[in-house]
Amino acid sequence: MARSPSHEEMSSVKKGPWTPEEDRKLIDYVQKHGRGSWHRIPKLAGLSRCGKSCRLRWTNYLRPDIKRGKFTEEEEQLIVHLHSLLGNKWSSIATKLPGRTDNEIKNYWNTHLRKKLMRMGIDPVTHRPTTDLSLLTSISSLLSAGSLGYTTSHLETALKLQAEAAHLVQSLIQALTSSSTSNTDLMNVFGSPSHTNYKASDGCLGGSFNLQNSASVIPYLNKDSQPVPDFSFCIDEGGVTASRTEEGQSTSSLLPSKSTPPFVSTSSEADNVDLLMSSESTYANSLSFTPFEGWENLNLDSLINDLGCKEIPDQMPWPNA
DNA sequence: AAAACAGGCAACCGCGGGTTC
DNA sequence: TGAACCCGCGGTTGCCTGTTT
Repeated sequence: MARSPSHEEMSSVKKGPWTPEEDRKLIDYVQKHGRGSWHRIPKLAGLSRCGKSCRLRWTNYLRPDIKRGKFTEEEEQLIVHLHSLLGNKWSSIATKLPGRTDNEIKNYWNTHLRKKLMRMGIDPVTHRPTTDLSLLTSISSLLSAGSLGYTTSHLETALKLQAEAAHLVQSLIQALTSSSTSNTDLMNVFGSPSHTNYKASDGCLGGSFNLQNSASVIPYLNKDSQPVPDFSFCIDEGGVTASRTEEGQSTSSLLPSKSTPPFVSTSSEADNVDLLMSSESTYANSLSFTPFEGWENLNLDSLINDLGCKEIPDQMPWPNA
């Protein structure tokens, strides 16, 4: 039940920044007597503060186990992930970051992480892409066509369909990221350090895109995000070009662009953070986003084969997750 | 050099839930 | 039973500092 501050509280309490002397008094008192009742601490400790202010000062600043300094990558990942599940439950989030206070996490979210997500085209409230997904509805036919196992005579069609898909993924990724965004950032946003969550089963699409490359060339990358020589998709004003280069000679096919990819979330709300953080359900594998789900049927390796490659590098295809 | 602006963060405020009397 | 008390949470404010004009 809400309670208005008493007249005494209103008239005598000091507000504003704490002085070192006040800090010392509060620390001395708590160290000698423990926390006890915050309501009584100001009087007993000789402070002209309300109990609430003392509690806040202690829990957010003076507590001995407070961790100072910049948030680590791991902490950032965890905050984003937990926020996607819990929303603005800062105290709950703080319980999973030892030494960090809810206030600190809240401030960090509001000043850094929220803006970072927005720059990447992610709605910081819903953790969904802000891209107009209504445009992304007619890809299923594209995908199914891409998974039918085209014969050589169907190469051009398959090439068009799948490179078109690549184009659309590229567009999507560009919507999700700024030019300064790294693969890691994207993975963080999607909640998992594992690229298996958004790779195509044959290893070409998904987390392997070089997101730091804001140009419209999509390299063909292996699971270690290393570009595989000779293969790329190039997006320019004229459309999509799938290319293979061998011994200085380039084989290319110019493709039109028109379709749309699916961008699927299988998000499910977690009941509580402990379940999510349990060993049986680590935050890595409790990932709620599988944004490239549905792309798994794409078989760009066979496409590359069709372009004339006889030897796919050892790293490919990726092992199944 | 100084004013204006922007970002970061500590602290405050109002509210709601739980407990006590 | 309900008023008073206490605590904690999330949202907001305002100060401080660094940067830009």
